[in-house]
Amino acid sequence: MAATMSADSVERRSGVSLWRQIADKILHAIAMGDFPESAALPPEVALAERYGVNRHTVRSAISALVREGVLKAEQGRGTFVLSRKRLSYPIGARTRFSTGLQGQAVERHIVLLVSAVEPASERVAASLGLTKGASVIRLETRGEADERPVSRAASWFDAGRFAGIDAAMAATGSITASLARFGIEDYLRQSTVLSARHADAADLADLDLQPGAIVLVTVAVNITPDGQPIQFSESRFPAERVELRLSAL
Amino acid sequence: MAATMSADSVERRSGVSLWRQIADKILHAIAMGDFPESAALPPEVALAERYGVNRHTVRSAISALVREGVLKAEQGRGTFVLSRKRLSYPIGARTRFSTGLQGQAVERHIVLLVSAVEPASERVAASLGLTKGASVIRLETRGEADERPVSRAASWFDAGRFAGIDAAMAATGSITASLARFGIEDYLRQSTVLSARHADAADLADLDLQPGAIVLVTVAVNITPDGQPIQFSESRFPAERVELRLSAL
DNA sequence: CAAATTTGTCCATTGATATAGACAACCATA
DNA sequence: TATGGTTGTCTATATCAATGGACAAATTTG
Repeated sequence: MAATMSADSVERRSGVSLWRQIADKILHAIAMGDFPESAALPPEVALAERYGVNRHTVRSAISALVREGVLKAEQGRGTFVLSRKRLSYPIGARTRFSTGLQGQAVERHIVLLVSAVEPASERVAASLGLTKGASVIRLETRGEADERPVSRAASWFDAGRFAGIDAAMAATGSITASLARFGIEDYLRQSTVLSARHADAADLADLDLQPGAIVLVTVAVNITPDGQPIQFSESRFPAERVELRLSAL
Repeated sequence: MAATMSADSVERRSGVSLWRQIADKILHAIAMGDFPESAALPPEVALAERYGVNRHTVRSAISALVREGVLKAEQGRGTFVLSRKRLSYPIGARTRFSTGLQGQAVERHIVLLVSAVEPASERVAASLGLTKGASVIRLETRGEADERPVSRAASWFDAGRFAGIDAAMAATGSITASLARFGIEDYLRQSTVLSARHADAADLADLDLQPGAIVLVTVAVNITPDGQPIQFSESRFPAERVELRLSAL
């Protein structure tokens, strides 16, 4: 269907430069398996013909992907695919980080980047069943798989009920384990809202992206089995490295 | 949280032009409710300052959104928000088009654009439990809400079992109703895989988008309650007009 | 070694993007 | 009606994006 859907055409005067569009298409083709793993890409002239642009434009796209660590160019030999296909990140009633990526990545972990206590915004308060301005703990984390960032999340917890969860998170490296210390044996995904946008400056730094990249954004609430909201979170995923698989519970 | 997350900065030499980035930000701000519904946007000079660019650059972004029908500019008065917030499209075990948008849009329907009988690709065959090359029916549809396209989907069905479903679809304007004619009283969403990318030429035409827009892409399989796969589909949603809400699965 | 293939670099030209400033046109209101 | 605020238009300039062509440098193949 990749064949039936994606016309190998390109939009001019679109506000998105041709080299960025072609970089997108190459990434997509790699993810779809059109360009065999760790083999050579078609030569630049062939790609230029395929996409209907000048060879120099293809070179701009390739050099962006080389900077990004996806491709490696060798003079006289060709250009080679380094990175693997997109990770498929599962989302469902029991969404957790590490369990979902089993078998897709050798190494995976969460890093706690920032923790802070702050007054709840209206949105956070409403989701957690608190009053606006109530004290909440914000944890900012980055998920990594095989040394590459695959998610960046901010999570909010009731500071009264979960005082010290930042330390627990730092110690365990796991939200699930941290919640267990507060007697939360199980929790469920109540709601998830999903959108996509261009990466902003923060995304570029947090997820090690090239400008112009696209991020998937999820806003979610986790609850205990008896319905108490315990966690509100906003996560960002680089669309070029991650797809979301909506799993049945 | 919109406040804590999105730095109002902008990326230069990114492959995405500044006016396109700012158009994205304005759309996002409208969706987040930062700019009150059907009220005036901040004046151009204020927006230029806010995003750190020239007034003319803001004007380019605004004129793109005016062409798109999101904004209306009136000389001497201001620039006004026309379109409502993003639709929230539900996805879950019982994903259907019309039921999910109740209350959000006054008018909603599906239009059948193309129907064809063709040999199954490997991907379609695997999903439907057929052999590659088996005869399948492809239906291409557009979902519309309040006169605006909100989805574009291609669906494949076993041509043997569902011969004539194209006519049923044309007559009823509903996948659910069409399947009912073949004795399918109920069906479930087995799997959904979600990704995002820049709109290509086909997306621009199908969904009435401006170049540079982002589309959410879902690939899904529907099954009968007893586990038979009946429908394979790929859908595209304009990220600026639609968000996906993952309902209880 | 010679030829073919492929990536790397340079020059020149064109059009799109972004900035800067000035002023006209239009609207609301004091 | 006069003033201030806002969008619309124009000119000019600098930089980025894209094309076209030519050739160098490195590798593989015959």
